[in-house]
This record gives sequence, structure tokens and C-alpha cells, in this order.
Amino acid sequence: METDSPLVDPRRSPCPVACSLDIFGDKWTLLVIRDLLLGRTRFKDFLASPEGIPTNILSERLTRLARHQLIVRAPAVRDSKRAAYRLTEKGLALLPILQTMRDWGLRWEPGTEVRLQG
Amino acid sequence: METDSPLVDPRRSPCPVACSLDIFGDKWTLLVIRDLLLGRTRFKDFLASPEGIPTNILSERLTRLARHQLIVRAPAVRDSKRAAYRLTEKGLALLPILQTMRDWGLRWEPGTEVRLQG
DNA sequence: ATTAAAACTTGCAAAAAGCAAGTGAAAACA
DNA sequence: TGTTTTCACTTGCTTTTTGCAAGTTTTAAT
Repeated sequence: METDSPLVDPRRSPCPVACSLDIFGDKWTLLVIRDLLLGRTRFKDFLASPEGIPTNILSERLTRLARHQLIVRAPAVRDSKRAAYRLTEKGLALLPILQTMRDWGLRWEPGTEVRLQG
Repeated sequence: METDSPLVDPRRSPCPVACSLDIFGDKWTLLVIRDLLLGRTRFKDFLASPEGIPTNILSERLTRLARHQLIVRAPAVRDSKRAAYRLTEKGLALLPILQTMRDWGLRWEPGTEVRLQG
């Protein structure tokens, strides 16, 4: 007898906002996306960001992002075994969300500033 | 001797995206904002949304949103003691974020649909 | 061949989420 | 006016997730 674990995460509702949050509604996921949009591709690069994501969380988030097809895992260089992560079209499409979040932060949260290249 | 609890939540970094996520980077907060943008103002209204936020979570989120000045708590009707919540200018300014999230969900997550008025 | 770095995994403690039930004040109703 | 119902929470408890440190294994560099 086998314990069934669902292949896809259940949605809380059909609302596109709720559904989006089911995928990336947490403290860390969109920061990984931010780094990817800035051109970072490696596990160590994400770890190097100033927010300090823990390794187990990063690992879990990358798996989850790949499962939702926002990123793909591929060899870092040709024939290499080391992992690199890249945004898919679906993942790239998050750019407007990140931009509006950045703009909101800059406008309404004093002391915020864009440090990272992009 | 008094235990010191910080008046403001510590920021993980000065990045405006990270700072934004420190405020509303979770599964529930932006759904409350969504409801507020749709004109809902009462505790029971937020509870009635299809995602089913638990009462203790809603309570904590409303407190937190007020602390960050995204909403204000005011009497529901003049001289009433019952609470109503309304977006401040800072909270209203989240509209573009919610719009882009909605658009992304509709474009990339099959089966999502806008049910709620707005 | 040795060493070092990269990309994880594991174990455990702490924090947060989720659930059901309870409470007290306020409004509605008889 | 007294009773009932609704509202806006709070509390207690269990489960899940997070955070941290340490360990492991594969890959690359020297």
C-alpha cells in the first residue's frame, strides 16, 4: 500500500493572485527570481546575496521553481556536471512584478536602494 | 529589567524588493490587500474569501499592516465600535503589484480566473 | 594526487501556521 | 427591555515550516 503524495500543490482558489502566491508567496522565492533576473545562475551566487538564504531553503525553492517550470536546471558549462539555473519564459514573465515591487519599495520604504546590477 | 522587543521589524537588506517582501512576503497578506482593493473593509469579509484565512492569522496580519501603515483601523460606521479597515495611500500603491500578479497568473496558470469584482 | 570549492543533505531547535473552541462586546430582534 | 445573534477577536494545542550548523559527496583546480 502506498501513501499518496500529490504531484501538484493544491490551489486555495482559482484566483490568479492566490494561485501566484501559492507558487511564490513567501519570503525567499522572489529574491531568488530577482537574482536570476540579474543574471545569477549558480547555487553559490544565490547564497552570496546579502539576505543570506539558508542552503536547505534555497535547495527546496529551486526544486519547487523547477517543478512549476519557472526555471530549468542545466549544466553550468557544456559537458559540466555542475548545476546552473535559468529562467524559462514563464519565469522571465515575473519581471513586471519584480519591477513594480522594486518601485513600491523605493517610493514607500525610506532607506531602500538598488544595489544590485539590473 | 525589561525585555526589549523591536519596534520595527529588522530588514534583511536595503534592497527594495527584499524590504517589500519583509512586509508582505507571505501567503496571506496580499490576499487581504486584494480584498481591500475590492472594497472589502470588515474582518468577516476577509474571512469570507474563498481561500479561508484562519482568524488568528487574519488578526495578526491586520495588526502588522496597520503597523506598517498600509491600512488604518477605524469605526465601521460613525460612532460605532466595530472595526473597519481601509487602505492608506501607501497601501493603495500596491495596486500595480496586484495587477501584474493577476495578469501573470491569468497568462501562465491555466484554470485561474477573476471571480471577484474589481 | 591532493586540496579546495560547490552543491547539496541531515538533524535538530525555534518559529510560524493551522485548527477548533471559547469569549466578550455590540448590534439586531422580539 | 431582555434575549439572541453576529462580530471581532483570543487562546490553546498540534502540525508544518524555517533557520542554523554540521556533514557529505561530487567536481574542479593545483
